[in-house]
Amino acid sequence: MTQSTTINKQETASQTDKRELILSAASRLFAEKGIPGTSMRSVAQECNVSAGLIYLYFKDKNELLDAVSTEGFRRFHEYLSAVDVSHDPLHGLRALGASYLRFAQEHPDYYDLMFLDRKPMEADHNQEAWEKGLESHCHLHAHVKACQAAGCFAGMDSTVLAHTIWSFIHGLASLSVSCRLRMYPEEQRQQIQQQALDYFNQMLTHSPQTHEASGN
Amino acid sequence: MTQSTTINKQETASQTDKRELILSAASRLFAEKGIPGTSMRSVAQECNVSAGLIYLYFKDKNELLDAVSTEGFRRFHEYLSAVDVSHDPLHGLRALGASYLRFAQEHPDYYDLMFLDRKPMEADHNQEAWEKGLESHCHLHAHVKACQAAGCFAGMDSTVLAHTIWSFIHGLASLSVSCRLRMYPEEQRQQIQQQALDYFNQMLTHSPQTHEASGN
DNA sequence: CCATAGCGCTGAACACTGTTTAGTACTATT
DNA sequence: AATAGTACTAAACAGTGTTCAGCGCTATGG
Repeated sequence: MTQSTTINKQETASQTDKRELILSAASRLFAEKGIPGTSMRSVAQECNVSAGLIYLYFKDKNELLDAVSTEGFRRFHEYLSAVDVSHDPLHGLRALGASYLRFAQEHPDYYDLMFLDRKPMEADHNQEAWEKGLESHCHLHAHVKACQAAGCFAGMDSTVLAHTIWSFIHGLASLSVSCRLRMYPEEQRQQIQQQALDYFNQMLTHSPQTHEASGN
Repeated sequence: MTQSTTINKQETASQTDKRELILSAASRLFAEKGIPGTSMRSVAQECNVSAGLIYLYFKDKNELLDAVSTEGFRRFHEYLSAVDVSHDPLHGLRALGASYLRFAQEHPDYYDLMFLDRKPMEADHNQEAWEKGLESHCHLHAHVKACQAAGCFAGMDSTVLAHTIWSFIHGLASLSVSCRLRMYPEEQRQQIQQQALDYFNQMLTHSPQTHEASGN
């Protein structure tokens, strides 16, 4: 009460971005404790705020998760757009795949939220996160078309081709993220994945349609 | 109190398989309401039993989920072993992939539990479910070796090859199960998946190593 | 200068969740 | 008939997501 006016100058400064304060705390906690291990109360406590406040900035937990997911897609996009793709289209495609896989392994919780978790996508909300995901998907699709423009994969449907590639890389990534590689000795897992990726790239590269226009 | 002894004759008949009664109710509810939408109390209510009773047959919810998952693997194994694989190895391999995908789409909740959900696999429990999964994996691995014995994929590491195939099929299946195909119009999704599967099979079949022993 | 309205925020509550445990009703054994 | 053991339940505990009456405070306006 005595010095309320002086303190408020600082508080009002962080008032506008309190949403981001909650969001960053949530991101941190989700990465640390996982999705089910992070409660609304723990997020609130992390930024010295009451639990009810979160609901002034996010409709419910799903919307908070969606916002975290959107942040994940932002970082994901950084990984993909950092790949130099201009030089050699086929090499660029391989590099995109490697970068995709690297993101999944370095941010398994984001990946879970973005591509694995079944909850957030159920309803029609999550528009923002989904658009970010669509953006990433277009990134791949566009590059597949670029490969075709350079003479590769002639006669192929670019949508089908992009989906084939995405499915494989996502399969590789998600089996790793969801810990489904227990049948391989731990020290071999990374190598097996790398070899599988190499083999897929090889199949893709040496496919009959890749370098010559034969059509189907 | 009046007719307790007469009724008990019926009750004792279902006493021994009360575990299975709970398990089947849980399977039914998980398939209907999904994993997070099914509570222990709702499972208990489904078979007219108190919630505490479940904990006499299952250590906790994870163990109940593991048991449901094991049931899923049992059904999964049925799908795979129904495939006629003896005639043509390569055709058998394609048929296995198609059957795998069919299971995932007909039992998305089982598939989620078995291959997507991140929780059940974390600890060292879930031995039974994992062994069932291993069994299925061996099924694929063994058939890849059978293909090699028939002259296909010469010089390839069978483990890497099996993982490549599994990753692709799992990617295809999981993107579908986890509803990540929103960017495609609903009426095209099935077709795009089928075409991607066809293209992958084609790549696999027409790969340089498939029919001749060239090594690497 | 006091009253009013609005904003940001909290504390407590509600209805749920998984889980534990004291205790009940009943059966079988001695 | 007393005892031990089994099958089970009701109630409680701690935690969850979520809601809401009401708090202190600021700013506006009479």
